[in-house]
Amino acid sequence: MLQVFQQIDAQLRQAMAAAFPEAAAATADQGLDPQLAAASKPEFGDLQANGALALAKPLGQKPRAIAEAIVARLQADPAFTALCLEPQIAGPGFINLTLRPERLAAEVALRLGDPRLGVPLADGPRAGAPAPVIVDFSSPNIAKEMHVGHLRSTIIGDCLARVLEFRGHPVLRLNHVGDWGTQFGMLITHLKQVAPEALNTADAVDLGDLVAFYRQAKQRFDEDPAFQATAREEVVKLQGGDPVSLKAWGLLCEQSRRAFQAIYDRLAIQLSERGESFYNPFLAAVVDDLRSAGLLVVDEGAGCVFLEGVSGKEGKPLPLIVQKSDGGFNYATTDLAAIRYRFAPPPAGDGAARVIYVTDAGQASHFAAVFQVAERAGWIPQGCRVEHVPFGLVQGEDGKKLKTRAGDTVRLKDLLDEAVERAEADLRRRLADEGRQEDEAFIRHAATTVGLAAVKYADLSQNRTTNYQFSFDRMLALQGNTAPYLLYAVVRIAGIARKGGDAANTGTSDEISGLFATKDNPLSFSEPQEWALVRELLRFDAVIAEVEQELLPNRLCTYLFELSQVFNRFYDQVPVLKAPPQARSSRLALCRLCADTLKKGLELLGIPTLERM
RNA sequence: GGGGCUGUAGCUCAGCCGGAUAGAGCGACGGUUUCCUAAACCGUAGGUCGUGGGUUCGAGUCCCGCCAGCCCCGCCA
Repeated sequence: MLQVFQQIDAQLRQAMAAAFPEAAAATADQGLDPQLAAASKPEFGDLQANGALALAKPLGQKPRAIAEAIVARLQADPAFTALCLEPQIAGPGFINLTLRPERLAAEVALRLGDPRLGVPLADGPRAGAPAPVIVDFSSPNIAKEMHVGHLRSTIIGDCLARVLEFRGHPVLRLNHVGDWGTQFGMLITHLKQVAPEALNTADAVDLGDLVAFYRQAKQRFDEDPAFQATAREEVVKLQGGDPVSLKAWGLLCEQSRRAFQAIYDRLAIQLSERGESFYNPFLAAVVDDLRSAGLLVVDEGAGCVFLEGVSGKEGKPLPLIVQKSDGGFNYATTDLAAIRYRFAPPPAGDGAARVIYVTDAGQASHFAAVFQVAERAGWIPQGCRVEHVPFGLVQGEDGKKLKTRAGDTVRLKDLLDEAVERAEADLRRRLADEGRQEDEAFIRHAATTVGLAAVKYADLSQNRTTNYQFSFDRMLALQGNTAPYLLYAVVRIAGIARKGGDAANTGTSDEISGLFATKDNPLSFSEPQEWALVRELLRFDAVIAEVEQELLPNRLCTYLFELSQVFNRFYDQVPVLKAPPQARSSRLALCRLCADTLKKGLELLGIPTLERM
């Protein structure tokens, strides 16, 4: 309905300009803003224009009189009256608009069988190959297992990438794994002493042991200055390309990579690994560039760029350290090299138009600093965007950081296992209660789908920026704003299709549309529950556009939940298969579009659906 | 000390460019099944939107102060 919205917005602007030419001229090129928005309540119609209220003061007229003048112009516009019923002026001067029912039905017909469900492709670039959008997410560390801390970045990043792809952007999904830097110096130094075989033989120790070694190495690094010095030397060797260090490093990465991939496969997440090490060849050039740009200052032996507008203690500007006093580089250098590379035109870079970082909110000031330096260094081309998409911490139900009973970090694998186990236990209980018989393959498939969907949905449905309280009980709840509730709505529609709504099968857009409605026999709706569903279905394109702009997946979740609610009300109160023929085909059409919309929406969240559950 | 985020119903949370009587879900209480999966639907109760000012026709939303919680702040990422 975005298109209809834009048409009405233009008509309103025209009407306002005609009614108040002097005021419109005074706004220069923008014209008067009708402040068109979705109606805040169903009884106000479909859309409301609040612009008359804002004009009252500058025009020195009563807002209702202004609204009346605008409405008079609108009613004289045949293009407008073809779309809307007579506008109603309400309250202090709101203009309430109701779309003509036949227009709504026609919009539904347009979407039947349309694989894009009315969502337009993003505007193409002016010329040449479209510039990619980079989504940087997940980013676990080599030699560590993925844990609950990687959950949100992975799920949110994947969802945003899916939405951007659906809108037609070429998306580069990059896994900026921690495969470089001090941590490797620590680990390799430690392994040389305690498990040298791990450094030249693949899989000599298993991943769990490696994690333990890492922990020991970290502890020694913090406590033992001699070890610290050796570890730092090891980093320099590695970054300098020492073959022994490189070999060890390669083995460790390969082992971790396989473990990560198992998780990504399970969650159906596509991701290209391009770790920190990729940018190693560019680090020196980054510092050189900063030096020649006059941004580099050596302070206490470290290469720094002092930040503008950020002062630390005693009002002294805060530095971003890009070269350590031992000559080594750090993560800020790597992040700068990544920005420089990503925006640089091919073949020396990715030529990105927009770079999105999905990391926890704790890194906000780090990214602000890095972005500022990149900007001042001239690495972000005109018209390009670099954004940090922050998210809050995952907390336990006690409001503290999520831990296992033993107090350890929760491994992502264990978390997913538990969600699936709980979903399976739940399903088996239900089958027993209802006396249903299902084979093992069905049970396992349904439980896996529901369990993983619950984990993803619970995370995505929350506003990213706040901390997120993790609860298996809540996310697997069968009612409320949960994955099972949405999946069930899809299952209900699939049930209708199985029992006689055979028109809901595949076909081209025109064929499908023709099954439900023809010129002689258009879609027709009578019940309020049908109209509510129609209106909800037609919001999909606007919601997608909003998620693309705001990068807030919870907006899509809220929409899908509301759509499911409206559908369930419809399903409960309006018969479909037992309806008289004409109503039946229109209702089947609604079911079809509703299923397609829910499936597409869930797909964009990274959640597959079920036919039965 | 500086910076960021958060504060909305008993609990978990929505709330879009500032719009009409602040919304869900859970939990509580009460109803609904000869009918497409009741994993559903309908109803009731529940709010000084942390707090004090300001901006304006209008503020949960914007600005300033204060309080509380969490996070970040030179060679870890």
